[in-house]
Amino acid sequence: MNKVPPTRTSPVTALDVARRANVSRSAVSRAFTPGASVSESTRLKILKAAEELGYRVNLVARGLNKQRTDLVGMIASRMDNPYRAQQIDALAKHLVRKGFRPMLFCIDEENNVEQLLSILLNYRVSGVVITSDAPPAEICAECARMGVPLVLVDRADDLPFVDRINGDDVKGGQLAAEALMEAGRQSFIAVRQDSLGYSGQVRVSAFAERTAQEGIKAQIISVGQDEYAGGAEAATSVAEMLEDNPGVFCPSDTVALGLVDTLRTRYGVEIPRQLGVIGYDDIPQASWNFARLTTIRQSVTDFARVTVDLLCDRMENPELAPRTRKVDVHLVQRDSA
Amino acid sequence: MNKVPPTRTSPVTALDVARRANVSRSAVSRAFTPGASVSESTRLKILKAAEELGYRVNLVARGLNKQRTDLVGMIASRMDNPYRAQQIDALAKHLVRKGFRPMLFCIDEENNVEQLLSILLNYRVSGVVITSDAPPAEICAECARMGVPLVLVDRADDLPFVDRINGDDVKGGQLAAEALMEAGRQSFIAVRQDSLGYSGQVRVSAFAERTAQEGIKAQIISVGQDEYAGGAEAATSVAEMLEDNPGVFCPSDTVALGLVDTLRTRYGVEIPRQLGVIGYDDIPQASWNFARLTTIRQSVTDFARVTVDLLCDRMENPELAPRTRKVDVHLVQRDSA
DNA sequence: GTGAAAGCGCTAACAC
DNA sequence: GTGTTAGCGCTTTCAC
Repeated sequence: MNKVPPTRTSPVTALDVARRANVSRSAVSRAFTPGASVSESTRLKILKAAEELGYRVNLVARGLNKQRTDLVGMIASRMDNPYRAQQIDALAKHLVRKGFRPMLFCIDEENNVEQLLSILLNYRVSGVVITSDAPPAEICAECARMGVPLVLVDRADDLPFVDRINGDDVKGGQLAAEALMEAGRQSFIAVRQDSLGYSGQVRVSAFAERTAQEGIKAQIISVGQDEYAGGAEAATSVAEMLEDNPGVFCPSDTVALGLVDTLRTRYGVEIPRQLGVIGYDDIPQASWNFARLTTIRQSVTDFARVTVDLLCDRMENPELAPRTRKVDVHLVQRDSA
Repeated sequence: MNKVPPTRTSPVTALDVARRANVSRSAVSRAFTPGASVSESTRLKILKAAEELGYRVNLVARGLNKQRTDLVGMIASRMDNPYRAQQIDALAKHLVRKGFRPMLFCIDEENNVEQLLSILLNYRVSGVVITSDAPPAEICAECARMGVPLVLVDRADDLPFVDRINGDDVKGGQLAAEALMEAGRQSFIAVRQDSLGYSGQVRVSAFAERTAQEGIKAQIISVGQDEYAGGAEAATSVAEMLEDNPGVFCPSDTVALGLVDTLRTRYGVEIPRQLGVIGYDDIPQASWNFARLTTIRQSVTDFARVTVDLLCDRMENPELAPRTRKVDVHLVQRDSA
């Protein structure tokens, strides 16, 4: 099966193609530039020569010349969160569809947002999307100075010079409260889980405010860092509040799943008979049989589309005032509430 | 909070820094090249000037010049599979750690491996890792010709010029069979799910061969494309084979989870009393309470490390014969078997 | 150790 | 429509 390795041919450039096709190298360049003015006949001649030589445009060289690479950085964290993984997947696909080339940097102990963003800037990327922690303000300013659009996903509204995209967390929290109230729950609990950051806070607050409107104060349970384990942790408290027929809101499906799963297996609680649970995101696992989780869905493809729009707008017009765009959410009714 | 946007400064180049520091631009270049010969004093002087001007090396220009960009392409599919997402995460992190810059392309309806690989080649990437379908042989040859190392993850051994990395699927299948036998199961079933591709096949075959060694023929159940749904589908058949005290092997945790979950909720089956189930990969969901899935674990960080090693080796020595490296696997004993 | 000059492969005025 | 020329910003011999 393994033939001899092909001899490494010396890299073939536009000049090689030009010579072979008996044209100038600019003609070659034009032949590979959509919408440039070349006669069809020479274009074909050039394409043929290129084909024979195995020529491919060097996008690095083109990038240097055009001062734009079409590279777009994505800075992510917590890819073990299924929703985040889906977001990245959808974003990467949509970027490619729009002619960009996604780079993926994941935060970890050794590399923080700032360092990664700095590398991206050195590559003269056409834009950056950040789904992890927000970067320091000063480097945002530097992006602005360099004309590199920055989009923050699900982050607070406190950074200058950048565009933001969020799910409609307020509506989401409200929908959750309303669904639980309509299901006839008498008391309300929200689980606060810190790794969710800004969005989680907003969702929980909106939930609590909505129940307060009906005169019922929601209890807040705070739990630790890991999402599923956090839900499991919350189960201990929730198990003791069952007599009030509670409705529980978790600002993330994984937290909700940890809660539901633990409540049933460890405490023999029946859902939705004894309590209702609502999650957030509608990850694939939410529909699994053991949970059949009612949840608030936000579409990752909407996110991707809007994010790329934001990027493109700002490339065309860097002077635009910073914008925040919201993605709609809706309730997905299953059996847990 | 929103100050006025900083005026877009014209891009500052090495020449600007050079003038400001009263040196030549080659000095500036050296100052930013680790291990170049510059006196400490001028280096400092240059760094200071660069700092003041807000200079950052243009990696695109450097890439053009050095004929290598340190960009490494990752071509992935099915990021909704948690294991794949973890693999990408681990790989991206390790690449950065080693000084590379990961690009992420996800296969979809509009973009197949070949097209995406072709784009990558145009960026003169330093290497490509493919965790999705294998690309056509001819483009592999082209990578070889261009001196771009290619690593295939979990793919069959049928492509020339490329390196491969696999989990030890044979050992994994055997371990599963042995664990089930030790648990006293009397009959054996393996679920075949096609989206798993090559690795899935090998695992199932190894499982069947191992039970055959003990004189018991394993039954194979073939199911549809979606992993969890495939497991649920298998549940229907498995539910009718319970009297034989079966041990079931699923070559992916998500399939196993679909099976376990459906068996319990739809058929009231008790696990492990009535049957044993073993999955593969040890994704986070495998340890969730509803399943407590016994599974075969393969470390994503091992994968990442070996993959990058493979890449680096071949960059240093492109003439190397194609290699296949195996990552070890082991049994994670939980409650489902 | 430092500077001058050449060149990486491409695009974009500008002439013709 | 096509060729000529001049860079894009960097690294790298090669002298000194």
